[in-house]
Amino acid sequence: MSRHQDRIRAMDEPDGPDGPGDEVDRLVAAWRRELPRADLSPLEVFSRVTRLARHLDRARRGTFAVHGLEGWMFDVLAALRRGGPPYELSPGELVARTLVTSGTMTNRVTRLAGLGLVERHPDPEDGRGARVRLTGEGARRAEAALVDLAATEQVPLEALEPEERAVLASLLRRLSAGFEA
Amino acid sequence: MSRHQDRIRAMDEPDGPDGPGDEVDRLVAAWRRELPRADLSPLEVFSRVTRLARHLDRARRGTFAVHGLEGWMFDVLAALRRGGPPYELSPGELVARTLVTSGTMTNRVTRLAGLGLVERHPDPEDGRGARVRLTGEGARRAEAALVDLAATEQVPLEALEPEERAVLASLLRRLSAGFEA
DNA sequence: TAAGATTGAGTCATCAATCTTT
DNA sequence: AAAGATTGATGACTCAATCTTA
Repeated sequence: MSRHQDRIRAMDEPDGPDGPGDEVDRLVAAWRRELPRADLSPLEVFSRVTRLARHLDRARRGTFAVHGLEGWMFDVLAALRRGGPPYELSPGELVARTLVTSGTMTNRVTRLAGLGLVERHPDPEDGRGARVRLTGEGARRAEAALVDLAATEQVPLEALEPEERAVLASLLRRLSAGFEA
Repeated sequence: MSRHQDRIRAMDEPDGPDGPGDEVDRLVAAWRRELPRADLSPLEVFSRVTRLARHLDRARRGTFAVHGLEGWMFDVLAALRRGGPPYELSPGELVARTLVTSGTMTNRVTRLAGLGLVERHPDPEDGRGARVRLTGEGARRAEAALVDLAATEQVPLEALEPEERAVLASLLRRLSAGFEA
């Protein structure tokens, strides 16, 4: 067992300095008991990222529902809205911003168009392409949902001091760089 | 716009001290241009968590495939394996460890049983309950996949110093506490 | 009545193949 | 050929309703 692994968290303390252990502490402790030879330090970070993302998804569901949206709708509408006027992107650009496949985006746009939140137009400059444009209603909902989301997520964030939030954001940015490169 | 929001990241620097901006930097900058009155600091943290989780999912897919597994299979098999002998849990306990619904777990267990990786037995002590037990093959695959996963994820983690990893794990633990409580 | 688990309907995702235009 | 978008087949998830035993 490596030195820095011990630094991550001393496993013989029942409760660390951060309070009672979370589910990942229990998960890592269990694996360490079963497979003592493996270096499990990545789990301390990455399992927490995955689990936290799951929790965030659940929490966001309620926020979006207030505005008549689901998560996948918000992803698309928000990308169009924050792009600014004329609130219009190609399906390919939307794919790049949302980490889904092109087939998924085609379906999303079709369903959003059926709801009157976007319009699909042919690209006048390229016969192969399409343009997806936000409607007024789509723009209103995207804005309202974003403002609500940011306000709602302040609450869990208050567990950290402002300086700690900055450190966390910075560390996450550097980790993400390895994947987005 | 609050003071600490500026501390999170000065948006007038094209590149921060952490290197070139990531997709979340661009996302937040765009929203800040469109809706200057909103406090968007939660996005700096939570959008990165969500996006990083997506990247991790993709990366893990390849690792699991080497061992003939998919992510959802690993979640179940790993929970059973790390529990130790007799490598057996109820569907309800599996649900609590994997953040999915009970209906999802029923399906997962059925499919894993069809593959010979788990066995489903009635609970001898409670006629309503069931017990899900890992087979030898299920245990072997779960172990091998975990060891491979931990080794593979060392690579992206090397973007951070050991002390930074500990700080990151600690901050994430405190954030998670707000959701798991 | 409640707890534990299962079922079925409906939704949304991915993947590979295809169509059209460049 | 290659780029952009769409289609259809398949897979997995959620939700609400249901079944069985406590």
